[in-house]
Amino acid sequence: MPRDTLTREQIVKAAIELLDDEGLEGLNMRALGKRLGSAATAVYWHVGSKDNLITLAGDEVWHQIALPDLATTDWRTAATQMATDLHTMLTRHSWLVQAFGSYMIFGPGKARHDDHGLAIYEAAGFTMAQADQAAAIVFTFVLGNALVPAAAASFAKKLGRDGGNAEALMHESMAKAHEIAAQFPRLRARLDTAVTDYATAPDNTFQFGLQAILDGLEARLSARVSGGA
Amino acid sequence: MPRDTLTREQIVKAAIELLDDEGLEGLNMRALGKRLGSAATAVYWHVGSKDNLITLAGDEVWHQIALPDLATTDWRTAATQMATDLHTMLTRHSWLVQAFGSYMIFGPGKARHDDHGLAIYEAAGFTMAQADQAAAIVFTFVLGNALVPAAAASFAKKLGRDGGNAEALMHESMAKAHEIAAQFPRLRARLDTAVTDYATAPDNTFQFGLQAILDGLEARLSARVSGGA
DNA sequence: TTCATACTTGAACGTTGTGCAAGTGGCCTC
DNA sequence: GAGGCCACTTGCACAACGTTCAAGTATGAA
Repeated sequence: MPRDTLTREQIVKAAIELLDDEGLEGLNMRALGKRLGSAATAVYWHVGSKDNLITLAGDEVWHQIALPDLATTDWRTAATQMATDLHTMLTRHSWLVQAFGSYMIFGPGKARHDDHGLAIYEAAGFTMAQADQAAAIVFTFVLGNALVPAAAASFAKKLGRDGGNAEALMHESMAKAHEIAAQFPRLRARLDTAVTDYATAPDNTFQFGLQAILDGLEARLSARVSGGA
Repeated sequence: MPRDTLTREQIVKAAIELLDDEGLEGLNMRALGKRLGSAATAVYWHVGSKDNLITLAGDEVWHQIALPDLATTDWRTAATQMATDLHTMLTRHSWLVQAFGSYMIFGPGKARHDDHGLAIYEAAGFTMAQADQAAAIVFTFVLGNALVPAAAASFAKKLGRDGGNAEALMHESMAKAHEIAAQFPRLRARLDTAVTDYATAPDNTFQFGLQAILDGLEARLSARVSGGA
């Protein structure tokens, strides 16, 4: 067998593919080894541990997010674009939000992203401390928004792995949730409309919330900048 | 041995304690059995599976959140209070945010909480669809805000479990993160101030962001209510 | 040709969630 | 009070997982 069949980039790429296909709990070293055509243990020489591999995979995703050019884009548009890009990225790789809670995901990719986020709010005229807060608020909002669909996707995958019939199990879970919600007046009232609303425009709430947040930040921060206290 | 030594409530209570002490990855059925003074497998008769146990534990936490009285509290205060309560709860039980990404956590406790959330925004005069969006936006913001410290806590616990010397490992990780951040101008600039800022008032950003969001929601939603389109 | 180095491999260990058959004790019925 | 049913408990076992380790194997350098 020739040398250098396995590289770190190759492994990370395969890991991301596997994570996208099977979810966070579907990634295990033996499956990854099979996908790479090598022994499971060969991976360890290149990445050290599963934890580290996930950190690397997560950071690679952050690396792929485009950064808006602040010379040609006003800050509000840039902020919207960056938040939206991150949101779609986290939605596409739904394992990343989950991993964010259990692994320490911070590397060059995320640092690059964070840095540009700060740049946007500084370009808007905010002080460093204000930019810091603004970036943190928008980031956590995106994170939280991605967490709910990620949970749903993860749950659906789990059902698919356990028994054969994922559809039936999912239907059963939905029915149980429906039954619980029906005992509360406001939840019961929206049981019918919620599904169709979401189907019509899933990203509506995210965009609406994001703009509302930027509105609020703009008003509050500029008030502090110009006025006192 | 007497009958009924073990009850579902007892198990859930012990599980929450164990989760608070050891984190999400520290919860395993054998440790739980030991804490309860029974065999690990005895738990299965009462809760079915680990997944279900975590769902029950999570919902129990939601049950413990107080709901503001809308007859004596204006909506804005009520919204702030509920969001803040949820935030402190998620911070206290940091495993819950992580579990939220991997398990389907929805039961009577969360339903009760969700329902009251909708009530707040309907009391503010929003339509049902608007209240829906507002509640979702605030909820996801709280969720995202809790996720970052949860990740940090989980990471610290993991270091403590692996090797003996958690302090040294943590210091090493911080140094590595520091080194990466130093390569980006804005991150480098705030490396020194960030820690002291956070130490001074950790909840500042959360409260500030929450109020900014409520500002934005209020402005945007009331504009839609009174004006057109 | 020889050797060291970089990389790979399969066997193995400890931990985990969980199924299963065999218990065990309290309560009901006669 | 005797017997039996049933709720509940237990220990054993298995498969899947992350990871370690000693033993390989191919490749470039000498």
